[in-house]
Amino acid sequence: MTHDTPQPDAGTRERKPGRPRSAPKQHNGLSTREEILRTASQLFGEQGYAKTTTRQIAESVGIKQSTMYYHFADKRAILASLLSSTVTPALECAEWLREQDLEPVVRLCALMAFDLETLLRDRHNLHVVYHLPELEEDDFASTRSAQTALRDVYREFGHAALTSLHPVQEATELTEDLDLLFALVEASVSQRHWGGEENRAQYARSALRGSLRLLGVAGHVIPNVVVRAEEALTDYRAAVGRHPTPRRSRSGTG
Amino acid sequence: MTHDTPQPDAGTRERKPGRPRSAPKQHNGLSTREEILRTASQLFGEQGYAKTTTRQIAESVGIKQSTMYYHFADKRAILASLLSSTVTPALECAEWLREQDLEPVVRLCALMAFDLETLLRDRHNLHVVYHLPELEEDDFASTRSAQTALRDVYREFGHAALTSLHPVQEATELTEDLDLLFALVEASVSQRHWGGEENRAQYARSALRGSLRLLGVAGHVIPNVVVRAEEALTDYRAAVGRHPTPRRSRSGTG
DNA sequence: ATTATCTATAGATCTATAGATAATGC
DNA sequence: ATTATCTATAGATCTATAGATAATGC
Repeated sequence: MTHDTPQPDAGTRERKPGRPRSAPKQHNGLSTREEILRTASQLFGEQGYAKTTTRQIAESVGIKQSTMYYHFADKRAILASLLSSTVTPALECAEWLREQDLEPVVRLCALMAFDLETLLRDRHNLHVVYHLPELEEDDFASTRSAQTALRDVYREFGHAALTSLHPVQEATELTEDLDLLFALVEASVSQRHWGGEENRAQYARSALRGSLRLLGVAGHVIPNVVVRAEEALTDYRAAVGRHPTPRRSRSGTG
Repeated sequence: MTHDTPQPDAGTRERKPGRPRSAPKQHNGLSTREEILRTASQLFGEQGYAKTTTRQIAESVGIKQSTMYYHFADKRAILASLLSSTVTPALECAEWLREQDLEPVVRLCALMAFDLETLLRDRHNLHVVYHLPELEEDDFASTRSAQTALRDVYREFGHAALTSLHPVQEATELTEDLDLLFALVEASVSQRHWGGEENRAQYARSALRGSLRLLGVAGHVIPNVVVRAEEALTDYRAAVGRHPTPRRSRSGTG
């Protein structure tokens, strides 16, 4: 082995135990497990779950195919892990929001904003996976029920918002179309078909505005609601201690 | 009607040439090619494209795996055929609508109604395929461009509708969120996660109403617009000679 | 000793092709 | 002769396991 290429980054940090990779690791602060998840997320999104092979994931990470099985029981365990990492945060955020003293519309709007951000963030196109049929199977029952729970929260928050905004009869009418909100958020998933990153952020804003309009919020009030929702989210992130992290460290996945 | 005869249906029709299937064919009026398409549509929708094997499709149809290659060059040719059969009709409908003397909102609404109906009809969950990553590849370039073309028609019709409904400034504002309409239609795809058939039809109605609300159509006018759109569609179907056909077989141009 | 990786491979697919076969129709 | 199917199979995967190996840490 030739040592003339200097180790890129690992200087400060002690080497960890374990046989070294044959392809020297780009030390990017991620554990191998996290690297696998990140890469798999991207590949599943780009190619679909079934079409993505364990070898592809491994090679992108820079390990051998079999090494993945040291970190995950099998291929679906990777998918399961990824999925729970998108839905669970939204549910946690929802719980927090529920306890805050917020106007119902703002609460709902904040949840949607959070959800959209999660979906459109760097876990690239994992969203596609959302639609993935393999989710029907039993292994993913927990993921699935979490997803259902989230939709129920949308309904609950949405219903509260409508009740607070409109007289009973009109609120009831609008309730029928409440699932459209969830649909708009989920549809963010498809946006990658239409363009690049910036396009998505724009979609997120559109979806928020549109959702509020669907709730019957008057046009001139909408910006205000959005702003207050963003404030609530800022509070949430402060409370949880997790910052938005616009684009911290790049991954050198080639 | 109750049949006590073992041969279900094939009595009246002359047998066609070709070696008979080992599993006797349920004579349902579909050509083998159509049977393959229908079955593949269902399986792709349920399991995804990559996960569905040619053997599964064949066995569901009642032929041997290799026989499929008599009807289609390869597996992706099946997918390509299915996709073009969902987008193409919508584009044709759009062309027809464009030439009609219709109020812009009605025209747009009619297109959406048609599209929703196609997506939610018996080609079960093919919609999932819509999101499928394999579509990125070159073989599907034509399908992809058709999809883009359809979205552009949405934008065009949507823009016309907004211009006809609102003063310039407001119309411009609403234009930004125009892609939400397409998103709502595409999201119909995900509805299968939430429930059965009836649920979907309800979603279609919701999506229509919601879209009109997003366009800034006053609530009390919405039912009227929907009705006129439906009328336009009825005219279209009469013109093309294709009826809604709740669950009939279509003319097979194999 | 423990951790994380590697090499090698069994076993299980799955796609697509080659060539035989059984009908109808001329 | 033509059509549509069948049988058989090559070749190309892909997942997951077994067991060796190279680091660190005690």
